[in-house]
Amino acid sequence: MLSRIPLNHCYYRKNRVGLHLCQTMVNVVSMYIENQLLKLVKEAVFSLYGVSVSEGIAQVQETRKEFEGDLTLVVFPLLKISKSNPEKTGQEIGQWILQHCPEVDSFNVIKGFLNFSLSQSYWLTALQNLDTQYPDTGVTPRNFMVEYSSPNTNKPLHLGHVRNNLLGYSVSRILQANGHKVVKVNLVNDRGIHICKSMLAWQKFGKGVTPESSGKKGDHLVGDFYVMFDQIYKKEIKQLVQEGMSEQEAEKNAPLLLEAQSMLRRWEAKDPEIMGLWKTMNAWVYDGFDKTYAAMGVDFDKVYYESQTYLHGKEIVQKGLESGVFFRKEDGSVWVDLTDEGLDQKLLLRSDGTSVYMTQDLGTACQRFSEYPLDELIYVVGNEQNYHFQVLALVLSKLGYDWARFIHHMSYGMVELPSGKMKSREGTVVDADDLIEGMIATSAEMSAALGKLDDCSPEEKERIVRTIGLGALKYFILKVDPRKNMLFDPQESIDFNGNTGPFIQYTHARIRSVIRKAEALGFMPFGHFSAGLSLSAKERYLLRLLCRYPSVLRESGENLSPALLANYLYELTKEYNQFYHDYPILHEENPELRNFRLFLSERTSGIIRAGMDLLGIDVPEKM
RNA sequence: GGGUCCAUAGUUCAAGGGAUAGAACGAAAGUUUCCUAAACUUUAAAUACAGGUUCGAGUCCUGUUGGGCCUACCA
Repeated sequence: MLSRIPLNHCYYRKNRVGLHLCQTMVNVVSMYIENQLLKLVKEAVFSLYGVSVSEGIAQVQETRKEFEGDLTLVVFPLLKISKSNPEKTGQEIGQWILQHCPEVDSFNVIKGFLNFSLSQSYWLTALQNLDTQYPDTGVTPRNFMVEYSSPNTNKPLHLGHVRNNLLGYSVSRILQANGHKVVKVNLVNDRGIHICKSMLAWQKFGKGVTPESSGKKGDHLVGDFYVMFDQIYKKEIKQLVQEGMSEQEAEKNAPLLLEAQSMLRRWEAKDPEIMGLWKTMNAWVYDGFDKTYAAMGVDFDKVYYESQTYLHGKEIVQKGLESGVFFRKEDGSVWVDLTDEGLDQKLLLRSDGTSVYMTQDLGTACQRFSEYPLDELIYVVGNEQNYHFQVLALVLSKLGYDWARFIHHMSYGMVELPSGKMKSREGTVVDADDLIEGMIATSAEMSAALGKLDDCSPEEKERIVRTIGLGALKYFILKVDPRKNMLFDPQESIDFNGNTGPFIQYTHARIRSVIRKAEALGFMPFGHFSAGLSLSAKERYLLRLLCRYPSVLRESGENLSPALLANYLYELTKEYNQFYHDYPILHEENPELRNFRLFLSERTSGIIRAGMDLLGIDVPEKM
């Protein structure tokens, strides 16, 4: 089975993502001020014009930064009801709401936009009550399983896997922060002809080399033999073609391939020698993977191995045959006919009775739903396998499993290189370990050049440098909409300035530094400030932005998009930096104002830390 | 060929049918007696093309052009 990592390009199913997840927000309407306001708008319209507003006509959104106000009602759609012009309608509704909603302080109408300003005490209270660890997102808790990573055991992880792992891990964390239960699982593709290829090459040409004897990481060592197999295989084909064989014939009859196929049969027959080799080499790979996973900071609650689950699928196929959902062709192969659903016929079992990719996925899905009470099973798998998952869900529902509708393919785009596709065999892959090492090295260079960590111990320095390097890499990948393809140029190293992980980390470190100083000065915990304190526009906006965290988290979960969270954190950070630059905190002489600014700063650092944590990114205390 | 997705500054990314399309990098110019200059400020620069729907379109529909992916008794 191929690893579930895209090597190739793009695909994007708009109506898939978030489809199942949306219904949860309906019953929390009253929790959010936006929804409260929307409800009042409906009442206002009914009271003023005697018409009830149908669903989706009225919309309340955040007021754009350049206008005065916090929430905005778009008046245009209501003009048919008010039978009046936008300005007048806005005034009338605004007036009504002002009188009926205590949180609304004032309003203004610009063109067709009715902007409400909420009271400062509303925002202050909201921020005070905001729980950064477990914010109230108002979603109904459910049970999720998230499958991600899903590597082959014949070669090391590459950049495509990095995106997969970071997305899978982060999405799991975001769902957890929304209050859901999440089981993180990995499906290891540890059997099949591709595994035999590296085994065979090692057996024939390896001369007993081990990770210990070579000093190589196990997954890389095994990967080298996979590449070696391919090189020799190609030579053999060339040779055969020169001897007059057609290319297609040669591909099928190259001695090395025949040997690999023979090895696969011996594996399926549980030949002790082959099983021993298989176990040994897989153990090397797992050892290597564990190191890479640890470096990336991802983990799993449960690991499935295809070698243990592929047989379940055969039973499912058998059942489907008996119930007449599947059919057998003369040659003995088993198929399902999906032409009524607009798809093709799909093979489920080969004529020799061995299973294919789909077979094991059927079995694994059944196993999972019988093991866990799942409300949703999310497969984090590249968009190149979209058709596969469409078929999977369809076949399962044809088999009568009503949980088939809980299967959700989180289809993400590939990582492209400037040269185009990554191809393992052509050596154009970006290796995960190299990439991580490289990022940490760059981070170390930059720290040294800036001289920021000169007074740290070597251990501390190393830890911080590592945190920053990984932060740059992870943020670089996660800030992009998962559904879209993204480009990675190995020539131009990932930035450490601008919209980057280190930028956010730096802001956190700076705030922590201020807080430490405030503690030393006896300002912490910050004391009283009055709700009527006169705030600048910048401070007010920052306050509002901080309060948005729970709803960003909710959207991020509903859309399965860490990018929404990442971009919010960047915006927050940018705003804070402007505030930090323009206003004194510790040097502010008015103690109430100083307290407020410490409060803002402390909350900002808390949200940055919590949000980055959900992206799997650490934030340092200093850098 | 069929199915499907994509196209936004020089480049990499944003923008739940809503206001003047935001950032970052790169380019040009500035800010340090002051809480970390990995920061902040300023300037130039974009919705592939043609229609349509709408009070309103980068966003929805149709077509054109250019690209990706799928379309295996591979996984």
